[in-house]
Amino acid sequence: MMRSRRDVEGGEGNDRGTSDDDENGSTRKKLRLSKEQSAFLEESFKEHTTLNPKQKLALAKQLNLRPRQVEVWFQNRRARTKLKQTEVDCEYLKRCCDTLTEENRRLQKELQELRALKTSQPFYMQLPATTLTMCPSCERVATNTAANNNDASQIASALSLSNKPRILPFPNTQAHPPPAQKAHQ
DNA sequence: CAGATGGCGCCTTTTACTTCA
DNA sequence: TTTGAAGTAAAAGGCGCCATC
Repeated sequence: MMRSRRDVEGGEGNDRGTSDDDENGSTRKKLRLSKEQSAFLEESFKEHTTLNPKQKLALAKQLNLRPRQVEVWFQNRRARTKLKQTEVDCEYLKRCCDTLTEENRRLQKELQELRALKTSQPFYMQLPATTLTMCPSCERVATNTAANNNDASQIASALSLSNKPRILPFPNTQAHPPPAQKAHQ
C-alpha cells in the first residue's frame, strides 16, 4: 500500500516568498495540504468565500502556509463551488426541458383532437355570421350579444388558436395590451 | 479628465501527485 | 509488484475590473 505524501509530510508548509522557484532554481514541488489544513480552510470558506488581506495573512500564519497558498486554495475552492452549482443548474434546466417537451406533446395532441372536432362537427358555423367578429389585436372572437358570449364564443376562441405557437410572455411583454382587452367588454 | 499602477478575482492551462485496473 | 491511464488538487499565467494616484 502506498503511503501518500500527505501522510508523510503532514502539511508542513513552508513560508517562502511568492516565487514559483525554490532556492535551487528548480520548480517548487507541489505540496498537498494536510487534512487538518484542508478542514480548517473549509471551515473558513463556510464563513466567507473571499478573504481580505488581513484574513489571508492570519489564516496563512495559523496554518503555517504561505499567504499565496491560502489565496490559491480559496480561488480553487470558489471554482469548485461554481462548477458544482453549474451542474445543479444544468440538471434543473434538463428537467425543465423535459417538462416542456411533455407539455408540448400534450398540447399538440389536444390540438389535433380539436381540429378533428372542428371538421366533423362545425355546429357553431350555423350561428348567424354577424354574431361573430374577430378582434384584430388578439384574434379572439368577440360577440355582439350577451347570449352567445358563452359556449359558442369559447369554442370558436379555442379553435381559432389554430396552429399558432403558444407564446409565454416575458415579464415585460404584454400579450394583450390594455386597449385590446377593453374591446371584449 | 485621461493614463499609469497595483490589487484582486476569474478562467484556462499546466503540473505534481494519487488512485485504480 | 509494476505500470500507465484517468482523476484531482495546487499552482501559474493571462485578462479584465476597480480604486487610487
